[in-house]
Amino acid sequence: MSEQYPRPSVTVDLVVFTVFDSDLKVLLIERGEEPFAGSWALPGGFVRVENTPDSRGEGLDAAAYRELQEETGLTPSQVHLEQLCAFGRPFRDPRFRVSTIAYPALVQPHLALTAGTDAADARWFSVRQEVPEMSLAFDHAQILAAALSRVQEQIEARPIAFRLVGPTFSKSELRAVYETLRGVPYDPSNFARRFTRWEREGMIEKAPGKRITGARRAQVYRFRTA
Amino acid sequence: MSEQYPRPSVTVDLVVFTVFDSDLKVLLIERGEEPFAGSWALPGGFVRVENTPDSRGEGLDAAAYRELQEETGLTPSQVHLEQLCAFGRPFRDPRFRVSTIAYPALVQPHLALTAGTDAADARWFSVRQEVPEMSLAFDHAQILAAALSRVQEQIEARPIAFRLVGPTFSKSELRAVYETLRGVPYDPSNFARRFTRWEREGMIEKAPGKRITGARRAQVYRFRTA
DNA sequence: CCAAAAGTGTTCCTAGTACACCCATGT
DNA sequence: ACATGGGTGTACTAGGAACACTTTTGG
Repeated sequence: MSEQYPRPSVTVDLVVFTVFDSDLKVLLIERGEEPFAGSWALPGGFVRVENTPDSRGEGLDAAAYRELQEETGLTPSQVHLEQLCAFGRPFRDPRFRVSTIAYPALVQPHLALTAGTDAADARWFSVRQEVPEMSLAFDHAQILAAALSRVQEQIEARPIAFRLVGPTFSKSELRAVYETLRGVPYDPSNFARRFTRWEREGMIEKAPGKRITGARRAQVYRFRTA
Repeated sequence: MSEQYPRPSVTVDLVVFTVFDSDLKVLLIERGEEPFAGSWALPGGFVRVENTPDSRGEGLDAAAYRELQEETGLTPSQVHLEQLCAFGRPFRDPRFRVSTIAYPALVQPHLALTAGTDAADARWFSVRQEVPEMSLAFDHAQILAAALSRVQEQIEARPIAFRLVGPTFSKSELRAVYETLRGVPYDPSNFARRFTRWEREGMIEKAPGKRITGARRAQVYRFRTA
């Protein structure tokens, strides 16, 4: 019967992005065990499976949120996870057959600073400066690349940028996020027009206070939760 | 060790769409065994996994193509598969823990007619007329809905419509595909402008022959493979 | 006064939308 | 002749790209 077929292990891997120091960062964990001991890898782990009559273990999303919390301390209310896709090359893990489900995530910079220091073996790496020089464990370089593409597409199509800025932000701060994530410059004027439209549409509203960045004070805004 | 954790079974499920009779169809298979014996389900099956030193079985994409061929006779050169995402609710299969990877696919109508009749228990169903009245096996209704959304997004963003028409087609035939897939009418004039742009950009070229649909003969086109 | 950053205005172009209209053909 | 479907033209609008310009502030 089908129950008797050999089964693959299934893991979830998190591609946790943030932006600080005007730079796109991804959270990596130094592996302590073989395989790839000493290499850096995406945070993640095995999906808990049971096959008892009353429990089957956790769903995929639940596993992703659990791993996120275990490895970064970030809670589901702080970070939104959305599945990217599955990776299942037979030899992607040298030990045995492991398929993994990738979950890109965006965390706000003020949460990121604590997240990266929670675990001693976790660190933020510059996606463009550092990661290309590294040799990530497993096929994690490929997963990271796929996750980045997905997020780059989505930020133009859906209001997800607010997950990469603090509670309030100026026009230029939000623009900087777009520029950092996409890796291309945005015309300040044209970005301001989009920004104004978002405000007109009720996605963004003025927040009290001004941002003092050096010269002229910038108006501060926040996203509307409603 | 991690190798000893209970593992989920992993399957691939295919959401094979086509368009004929001006109607969007999906291929379903009547289940012969429990669970859901007698119900209709998406074609699919277990990913073959081995854990011998020299073989690990097949990759996810390979499994999807194999199932496609087994259940419809369609070959990888005829149909393009692209992974959607994984579904892994713990109790989505009443027997035991099964996670599945969904693969939407588009097949050209002239290939669809043979595919649906290859297996006695396979049939094309109208996505909008018939499927909503049916109770699909497992969470296949949800998978189908997700696949449809994905394809509807993609057809506006990428040139994938040619996978739903025959080797040659008229403007209105292609427009009918868009209308059928999206479920909304397209202005013939505006669609013609997009069509002309595609021709200018080299995506489409004139093909010899005319289509005789009743009144005036329509120019016939084909997609450029280059 | 000048540099730097915030913010405004203008022009051009592409593409989507709505709608009016002409053309060729079989019945 | 006329209904039918193929095909063309026009006016309007939203929004992206490029770029010049003004305003506010600190040094």
